[in-house]
Amino acid sequence: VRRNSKKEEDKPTDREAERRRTIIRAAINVFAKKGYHGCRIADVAKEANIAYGLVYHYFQDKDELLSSVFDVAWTGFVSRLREVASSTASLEEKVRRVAHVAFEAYRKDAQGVRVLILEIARSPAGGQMKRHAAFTEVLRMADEMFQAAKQRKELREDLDTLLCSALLFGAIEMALTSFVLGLADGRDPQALATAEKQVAEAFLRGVAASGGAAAEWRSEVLDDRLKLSRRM
Amino acid sequence: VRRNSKKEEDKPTDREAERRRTIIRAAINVFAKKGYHGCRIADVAKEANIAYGLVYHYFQDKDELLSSVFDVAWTGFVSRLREVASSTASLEEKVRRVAHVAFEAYRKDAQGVRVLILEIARSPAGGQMKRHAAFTEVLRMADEMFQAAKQRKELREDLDTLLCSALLFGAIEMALTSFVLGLADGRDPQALATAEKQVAEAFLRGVAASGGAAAEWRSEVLDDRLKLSRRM
Amino acid sequence: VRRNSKKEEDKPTDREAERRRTIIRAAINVFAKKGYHGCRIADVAKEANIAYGLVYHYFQDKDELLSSVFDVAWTGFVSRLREVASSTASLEEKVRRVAHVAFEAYRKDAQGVRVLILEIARSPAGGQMKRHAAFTEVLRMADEMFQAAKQRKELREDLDTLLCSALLFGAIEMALTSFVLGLADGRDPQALATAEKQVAEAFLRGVAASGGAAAEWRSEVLDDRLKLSRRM
Amino acid sequence: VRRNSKKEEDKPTDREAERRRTIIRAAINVFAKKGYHGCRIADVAKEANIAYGLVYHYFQDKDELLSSVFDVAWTGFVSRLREVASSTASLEEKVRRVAHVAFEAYRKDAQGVRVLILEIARSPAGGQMKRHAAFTEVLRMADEMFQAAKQRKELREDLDTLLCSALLFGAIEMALTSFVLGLADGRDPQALATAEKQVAEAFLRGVAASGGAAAEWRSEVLDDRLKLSRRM
DNA sequence: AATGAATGAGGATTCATTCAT
DNA sequence: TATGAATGAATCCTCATTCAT
Repeated sequence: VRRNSKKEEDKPTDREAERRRTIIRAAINVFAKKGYHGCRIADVAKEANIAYGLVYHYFQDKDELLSSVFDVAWTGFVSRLREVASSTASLEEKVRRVAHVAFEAYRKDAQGVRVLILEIARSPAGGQMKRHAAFTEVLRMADEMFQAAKQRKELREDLDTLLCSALLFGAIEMALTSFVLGLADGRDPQALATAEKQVAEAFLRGVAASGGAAAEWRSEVLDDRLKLSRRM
Repeated sequence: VRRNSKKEEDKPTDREAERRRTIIRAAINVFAKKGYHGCRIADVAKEANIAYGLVYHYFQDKDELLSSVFDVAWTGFVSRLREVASSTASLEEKVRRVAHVAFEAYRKDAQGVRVLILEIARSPAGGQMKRHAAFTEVLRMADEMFQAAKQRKELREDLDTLLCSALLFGAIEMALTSFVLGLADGRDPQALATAEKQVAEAFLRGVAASGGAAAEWRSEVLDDRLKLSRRM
Repeated sequence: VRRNSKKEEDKPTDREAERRRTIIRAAINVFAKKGYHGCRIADVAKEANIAYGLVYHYFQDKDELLSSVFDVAWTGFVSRLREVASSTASLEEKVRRVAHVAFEAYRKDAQGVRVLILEIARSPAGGQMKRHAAFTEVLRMADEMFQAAKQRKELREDLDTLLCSALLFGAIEMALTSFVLGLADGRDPQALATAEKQVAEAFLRGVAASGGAAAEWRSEVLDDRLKLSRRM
Repeated sequence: VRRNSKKEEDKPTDREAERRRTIIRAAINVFAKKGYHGCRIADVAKEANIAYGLVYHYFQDKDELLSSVFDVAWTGFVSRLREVASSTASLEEKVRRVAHVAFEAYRKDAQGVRVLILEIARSPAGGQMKRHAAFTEVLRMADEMFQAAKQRKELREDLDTLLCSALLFGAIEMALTSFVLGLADGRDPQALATAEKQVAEAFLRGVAASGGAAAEWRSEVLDDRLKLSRRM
C-alpha cells in the first residue's frame, strides 16, 4: 500500500533546495543584467517564473537572498582555490591552476562571474561585511601560499607576499573583466585559453622582454616621484 | 550704486564652479562612506552644508551629479596616464610611472580612489555607459602603449597587449584595493612606496625566483586542464 | 469490514466540533497575547498545533474565526446574565449575582475575559456590527432589569435605567480591567472576592461616607460647569 | 526695506506645528471611522488633504503618528483630571468635577473621546506600553484622591481606594460609551447633562432606593457564590 | 482531512524631484 | 540664489487565502 522509494521521501527537501537554487539563479541573472542595486524582488520572481511572495518563503528578505547569491557564487570558487593552494604542487603549477580555476568558472558560468566581478566582490561597502570578509579571505589564503613558496625559494625574496596575492588576483580579475566588458571575446575558447595561459605566465615571469634594462631598476624612483607629485 | 568691475562679472561663474566642486567633493565623500547606491541627494547636501533643493540648481539630476563625480575623479587620472603613455620613455619607465600616477592619486585623495575602485569603475552596469567607456578607454590606451613597446622589442613577443593592459591595471587596482580595504596600512608612506615599486617590478620581471623551473613552463598545460575541468 | 455503530457516525461531527473548539481556544490565547490585529492565522494555527491551511476547513475565513471567538467568549456570559436578570430575586441580589457572574468568568478564564475586555468588546468599530450589537444587548437586558426594579421601588426614582446599566457594567468591567492590566493581583482569590463584593456594594450604596454632605448635592451644578467649561 | 513683525518670524514654526495638528486631527477622524488598525497613512493624508509622503515629514513613522494622536487626546484630559484631583474641594465636589471634565471633553470633541474610548485606551496590548502606562496613570491619580478622602472620612471606610478609582472611571467611560455607540443621543445636551449629574450622584450615593434592604447586605455572600460557581 | 507551497493584493516607507516663497 | 515643504512613483514586505498533493 505504501510507496517506498527513498527518492520520494527525500523529495520535500529536494524540492525546497531546488526552488532556492532556482531563485538564486534568477537573482544572479537579474544582477548580471541590472546590477546589484537595480535588482528588485519583483524582477527576480519574474525571472524565476514564480509569484512575488514566494521569494519570501525561501528567503527571509532581500538581504538574505543577496547573501545567498553571494555564497553560491563565491563558495565553490573559494573551495577550489583552497584545494589548489593547499596542494603540494610547485608555485608555478599552483599559479597556473589558480588561473585555471578562475577561467574555468568563467567558462562554466560567465553570468555568475560577471556578478562576482562587477557587483559583489567590491561594491556595497556599507552594510555587508560578509562580502568584505570573503574578499579578504581569498587574499589571505593566497598570502599563505606565497609565504610557503618564499620559504621554498620559489618566490623572489624581495617581494611582499600579500602584494603578490593582490597582483595575482588583480591580474586574473581584470583579465576576466576584459571579457566581461566585451573588450575580448568571451565566446572564443581560444581567446580564453590564451588569456589563461598568459596571465599565469606573465605573472610568473613578467612582461618585460628578457635581456632588457633590468639593471636600471633599483635607481632612484623617488626623484621622479617628486617631479610627478605636483601634477595631480 | 552697483560696482561693475570685471571681477564682479566673473564672480557668478566662479561661484557656480566652486559650488559645483563643493557638491561633487561632498558626493565623493558620501560615496566613500555609503557607497554609490546608498548615496542620497539629501546626504550629499548635508555633507556640503547646503539645502538639498540647491543641488538641483547645479546639477540636472542625480545622474548628472554622479557623472560629474566620475568625471572629476577620472579625468585627471586618465590625462596623467595619457601623458605617461605618450611619452618617449622606455616601457619599464612607463610602467613605473603608471604605477606612480595611480599610487600618487591614492596618496592625494584616498577617498576619491576608494570611490573609483569600489563604486564607480565597475558597478552600475545598467544605465551609464559613460563609465564603461571610460574604463575601456584606459585599457585601450595602455594597449597602444604595449603595442608600441612590442614593436621596440621591449615586451615579450608572445604576450597579448590588451591582456598586458588588463594585467597592469588589475595588479595596480588590486594592490590599491588591499589598502582601501585595510588589508595593508594606507597611512604608512613606506608601505605605499614599497607596494608601488613592487607592483611595477613584479609586473615587469614576474614573481618567480629566477633560475627556477622555467623550462617546464611550455609543457602541456592542456593536460591538467582536462583533469581539472571536471572538478568544477 | 466497517463497524457502523452510532458512535462512529457521530464521531466526525464530534471531531469537527472539537477541532473548532481547539482552534477557537488557540485564537483566544493569541488574542490575549498579541491583540486582535496582531493575530495572524498562522499564529493561531501554530498555537493549535495544526497546519494553517486547516483553519480554512473549519472556518470560512479570518472573520468567521473572529466571530466565533467572540461568540464563544460572549454567549456563555450573556446567557448567565440573562438567567440572573430574569430571576425573581431582589435588585440587590441580582446586582451581586451579575458581579459574581462576571468575576467568576474571570476566575475560570482570565484569558478569555482579557480578550473580551481589551480586544473584542470595543475595538474594531469598522466591520463587525455583531460585536456592537452584542455589547448593546447586554446593556438593554440590564436596562430592563433596572426598569422592573424601578417599578418595584428598588431603584432610586431619579435615575435613568439605561445609565444605571452602563454604570454597573462600566464598574464591573473597569474593576476587572485593573486585574487584567495587573494593577491588582488577579491570582489572589481574596482580592478578587473583595473586589466582587465591593463593586456590587459600592454600586448599590455609593462610595460616599454616610451622613456626609449629601444635602449640598442638589445645589446648582450648572454654576461651576460654566466656570469649568472654559478651561477645556 | 525689512519686514519686521514678530508674527512673520514665528511663522515657520507655527506652520509646522499647525501642520502636525492638522495631520493629527485627520488621524483622529480616521481612527474614529475605521478604527486604530484600519487607519492607513493614505487615509490620513487624504483626510488632511495632503500627499501621503508629507506625513513622513512630520512624523517618523506610523507609530509616532499614532503616539502623537494618543498624546494629544490624552494629555489635556489627564492634566484637567490632575487639576481636579489636586484641588482642595470635597470628595463630592471632586467627583462631580471629574465627571464634568470627562463629559465636557465629549461635548468638545466627541470624535476624540470616541477614539480614546474605542481605540486607544485599551486595544493594542502588544507594542505600546505608553498607552498602558497612561491608562494606569489615571487610575493611580484617582487612587490617591480617594486615599486622601478616606483619611478625611469622606469615603466609606470599607472600600478599597483603587477599586473606587476603577469604578468611577468605569462608570464614566461606559456612560460615555453609551453615547458613543448611539444607545443614548449624544446630540441632546439635556441627555448629556443628566447623565453627567447622575453618574456622579450614583457613584456617590449608590443606585439602591434608600430605606431598602441594606441590612441584608452583609449576609453570607459566600454561600451563593458556592452555588453559583458551578454554573459557569 | 491535512499540509504547506504558492499567490498577489495591500500598505508602509523611501527618496528623487518639483515648486512656492 | 537658496530653502525645505510637498509630491507621488517605486519598492519592500506581510499575510489572508487558494490549491495541488
